[in-house]
Amino acid sequence: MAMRDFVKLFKALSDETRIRIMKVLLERECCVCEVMQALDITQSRASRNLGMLEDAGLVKSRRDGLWVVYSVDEQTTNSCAVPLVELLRGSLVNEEVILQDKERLKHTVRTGPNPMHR
Amino acid sequence: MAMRDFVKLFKALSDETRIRIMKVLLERECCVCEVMQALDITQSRASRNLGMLEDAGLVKSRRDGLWVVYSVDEQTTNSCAVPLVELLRGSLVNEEVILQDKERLKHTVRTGPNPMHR
DNA sequence: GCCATAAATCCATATATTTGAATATATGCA
DNA sequence: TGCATATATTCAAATATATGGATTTATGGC
Repeated sequence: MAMRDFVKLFKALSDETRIRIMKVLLERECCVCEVMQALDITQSRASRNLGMLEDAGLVKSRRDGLWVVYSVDEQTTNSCAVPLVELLRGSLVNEEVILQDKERLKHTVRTGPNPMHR
Repeated sequence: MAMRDFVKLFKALSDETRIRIMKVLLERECCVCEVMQALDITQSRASRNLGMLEDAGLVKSRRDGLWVVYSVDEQTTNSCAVPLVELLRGSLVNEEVILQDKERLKHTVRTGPNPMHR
């Protein structure tokens, strides 16, 4: 693994939003609109940060009809990613933000970016 | 461990200069002027980045006369740091920059920031 | 094809990070 | 005490990052 990818991997996890997303995806796979609901963030923010995590090899995605479903990539070719995901799994267990995100995650619905207008 | 420290830890390792410093310190402890010689960087750059690694709990320092000697903190209280150091130890083994730094490290001398003027 | 929906991308802006050069601080020695 | 050396810090500038809002792209149902 090259320096560039190594740096990219750590940059991906050096942002609170992306760590929160990872922790949510470690609970279960989510589409973009579920991530935005769980974290209470905008659609572009959710999409962009999910894209960065995917680019770093931490997350994978598949289409499911209208939705794009993201999940932690357990079979990533990025060997360094595996121990980092494990570290993340055991970390921040009692962190308030994370607990809130998990709570909101329970009540998310697979609807679009703006549930108010429906 | 709180979110803030967790982010700080990953930020510390999401920079090529600091990764190079860590790899050099995994070879042996170094004073600031040895780090600048090994990496071929300026004094303030070496000092600042060493400080950030120390602040993140990855590195510790002690004074030795005129010099301040930095080394990987194997007994860090920062529990997350341990697996990251281990990951780092096994990574980037054949990376060209790292090999060059190690080579220069062999020929460093414990002299000040500007050997030209002596 | 047309329309609605979900996600990705673009754009402008605010903020953070990294850096070299200069300066300040700390230590040891004569 | 005075001076030289090693490191830390300050400062200004360049670059990178993160974000919301608007727009574009992709998919599915009619």
